[in-house]
Amino acid sequence: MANYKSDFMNTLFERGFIHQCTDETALDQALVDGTVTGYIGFDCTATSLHVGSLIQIMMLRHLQKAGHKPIALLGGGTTKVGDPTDKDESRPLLSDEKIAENMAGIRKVFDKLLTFGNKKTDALMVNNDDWLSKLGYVEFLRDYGTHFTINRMLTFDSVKLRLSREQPMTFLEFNYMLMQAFDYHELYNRYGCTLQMGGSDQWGNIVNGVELCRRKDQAQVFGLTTPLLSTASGQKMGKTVGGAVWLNEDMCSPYDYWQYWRNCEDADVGVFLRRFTELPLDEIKRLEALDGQEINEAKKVLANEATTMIHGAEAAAQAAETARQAFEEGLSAAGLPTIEVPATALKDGIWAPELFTAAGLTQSNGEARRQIKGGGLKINDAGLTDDQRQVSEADLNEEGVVKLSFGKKRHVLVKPV
RNA sequence: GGAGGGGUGCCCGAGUGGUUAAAGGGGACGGGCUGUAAACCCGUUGGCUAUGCCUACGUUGGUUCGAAUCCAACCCCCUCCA
Repeated sequence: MANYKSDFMNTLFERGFIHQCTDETALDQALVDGTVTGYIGFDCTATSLHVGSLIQIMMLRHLQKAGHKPIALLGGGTTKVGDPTDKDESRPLLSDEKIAENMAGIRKVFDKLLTFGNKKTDALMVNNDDWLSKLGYVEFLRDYGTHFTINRMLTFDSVKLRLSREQPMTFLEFNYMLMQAFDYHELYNRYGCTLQMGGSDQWGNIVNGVELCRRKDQAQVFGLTTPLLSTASGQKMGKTVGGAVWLNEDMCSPYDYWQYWRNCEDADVGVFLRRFTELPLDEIKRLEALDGQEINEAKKVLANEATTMIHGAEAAAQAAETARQAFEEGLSAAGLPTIEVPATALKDGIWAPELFTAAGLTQSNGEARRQIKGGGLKINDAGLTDDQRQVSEADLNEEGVVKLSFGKKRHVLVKPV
């Protein structure tokens, strides 16, 4: 079924972005006939998006590259309600200030990956709070509530799941799907938007919007979802030693970001290269065919490409070099995170667990002591066995720093000042 | 408003007066094996330089030498009835 007429659909197909689509033949034709405006919604629950959203952003990017118009919809309004999809419990409601702050942080990523402006295929960024907060309750119910039946709403997975687990779902959350449907209708009318994309968990919400546009506007609009992202061994994507893999630099350093991709599972390399880089498919096929230890080369390419896209070529090269020194030469590479301690304190000696905790490697002195027992901590690459160990000036290496390691992958340099 | 069930550590879930910082599982982290992979095996998983002290089983009080466990009030959730 790979014979699409449009570049966009072919790209999505070849790179593994398509899970479900409402009417792919008609959508394909629309993409051939002219410029299509498509959108994806993003919740504003944190000050940055993380790699879980990257697949969606990539789709907008491909859309733009194929000569169409992408809209990034920030859910300033819907975030006030909270998407109940896939969650066991309601999320605490965020304040308006917090949402505004989150939106400001999220914008940064889009600036890097899409071209904004006023030309035909320039990207737009909109906030659904602009129209959702203006809705009048009774009016909304009369104009839109009539198009949704409870019977049908109850059949959606997000609702069924909650009910079957006997978890409460508030009326507020129950309305989320109406609001998302309304977004689509609104974007259709404002910008002629005829395509909504999203993760597979958004299918129900997207279909609702498609339906609403059909009923309210007598328009055929489309929906397309991507497969759920998980690693080959079934883990949810987007976790690293430091926590979630954020896209904003201040929440996840380029080095950590690079490391995330470098550490992916063998079986995922091809999939990730296709989805998160823009390398030619031939090159990807060559890379993913590498065997055994050689696949590490492919992982490095993946890490370089992915990091370049978000943080720039220079930061990517630096991260690669830091990693090379740290792992392949075992040096205390200068690019590693560094903390400063007063030289006088170091002169007196600092209790090792305290130093590891101060460096942020361990959460508490107790954890540090446990890790020492388990052989997880190192000072200057030498295993630490004595939890009474004092770190002093004598531990400074040739570069005048002390290298602390937690496990094999997390290192921090301590520098006296 | 009435009747019944329930709120335990990151999550699920046992425990129903003392040996319970709380079984078991999941997750997470560390070690081993490797290739900075997966799978597998082992260990750790409240804080405190610590034979002890502090904090913790919805909240607040009470009974008791002693409570997550008993009592009272309150808060929240679920189911059924009105």
